[in-house]
Amino acid sequence: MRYTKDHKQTTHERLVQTAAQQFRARGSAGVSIAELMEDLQLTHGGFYRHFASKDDLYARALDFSFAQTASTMTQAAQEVERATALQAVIERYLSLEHCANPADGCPVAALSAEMTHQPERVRAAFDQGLHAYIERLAFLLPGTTVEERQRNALALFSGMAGALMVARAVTDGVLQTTILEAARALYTRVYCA
Amino acid sequence: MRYTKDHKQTTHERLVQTAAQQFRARGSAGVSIAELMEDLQLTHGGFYRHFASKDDLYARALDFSFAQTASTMTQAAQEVERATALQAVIERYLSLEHCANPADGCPVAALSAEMTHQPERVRAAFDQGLHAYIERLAFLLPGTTVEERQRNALALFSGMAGALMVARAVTDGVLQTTILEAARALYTRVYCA
DNA sequence: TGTACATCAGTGAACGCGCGTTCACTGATGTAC
DNA sequence: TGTACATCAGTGAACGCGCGTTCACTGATGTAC
Repeated sequence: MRYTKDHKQTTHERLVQTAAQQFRARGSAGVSIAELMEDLQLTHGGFYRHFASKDDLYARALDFSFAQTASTMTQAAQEVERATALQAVIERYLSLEHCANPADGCPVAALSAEMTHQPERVRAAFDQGLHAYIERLAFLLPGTTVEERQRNALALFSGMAGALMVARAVTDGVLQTTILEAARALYTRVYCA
Repeated sequence: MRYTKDHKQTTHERLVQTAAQQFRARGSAGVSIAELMEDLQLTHGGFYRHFASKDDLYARALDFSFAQTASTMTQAAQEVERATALQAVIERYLSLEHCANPADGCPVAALSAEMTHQPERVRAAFDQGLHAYIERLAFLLPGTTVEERQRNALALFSGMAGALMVARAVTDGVLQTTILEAARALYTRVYCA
């Protein structure tokens, strides 16, 4: 059957958003096309009217995830005064909420570990997404040049991603909180002095 | 055919060591029993004389990986004077060599991201391995109590794992070096003042 | 010391399963006249 | 305005493939007598 004018675009966007959640929650190997389509009340055959392959979808899902997380962090920064903006971002990033919801969280923490096993097309999307992510958030960091702020942003966000990832990995809730708090203390002390 | 007395133990150890390398290099989904056995010049059927399941092997491979990396880091600390021990460990951990060789490197950087998708048996091995790892390396960190040193070790090693993971994820060699250097500068400044 | 038997690490065919992808088909809507 | 046709998002059976796991079997060695 044929659908109204922008029906295809709507389906396309729903696919990217839902896939972006599933990839972050389960990793590439944990996402199946059939299951994804079923979640959108569709059958698996129609998938290829929207994407050339699973990798193609993964690449688009990475774009979405980076943009979504950058927006979330920018928003956290804007909700407070300028002087405490970075502190607010650190607290948001290393919050129990972010830890408990990888599906809507930072793709660096959730997916960068598996980039080494991905094909070129996916890795290119990650490279570009990370680059834009760091560029958008570097203004938060101290530094006298753009390059210095970006280097600081790389050190901070890779470090926070590591802490978030390890906190998610452990099964003991107490240890989880300890890791998040230790990292929060560290990065706040270093960058929000 | 039957083999000499300690033949089974030797095969068992070779399996754990080779699997530990392959899991760290490719992740759980990237390792196949048949391929692993072939690499040891064996056929896949014999695997189950040694392990109850692939997960069972994964758990043992995690044990091995944590112990191996803890030893590597301890050794790096012992090669220099006490005052510079932590600096040496940071430099070793964030070296281009460690970055280029995940197969022989830290399981936190390589595998903690996929722990959320693993069964209990595997996650328990990770929990225990991480705990022992942090206990063994906490002596390097500043702090007046054991707990404080362990919190510092958690913040440092999760942060370094994140930096190593992101450096491995990007395809641009220059950016890779930038990330490692920025993280090295950060953690050296904070903990080796 | 010599012989018969038990052991068990390793072999390789076979299993069921879920996966990504393909393809002939459907049928409501947009378009051309 | 009414009609015939083209379009194409979505359907669902089918494909080949690799996977983890099972199991009847092999045969060199250790052990019992």
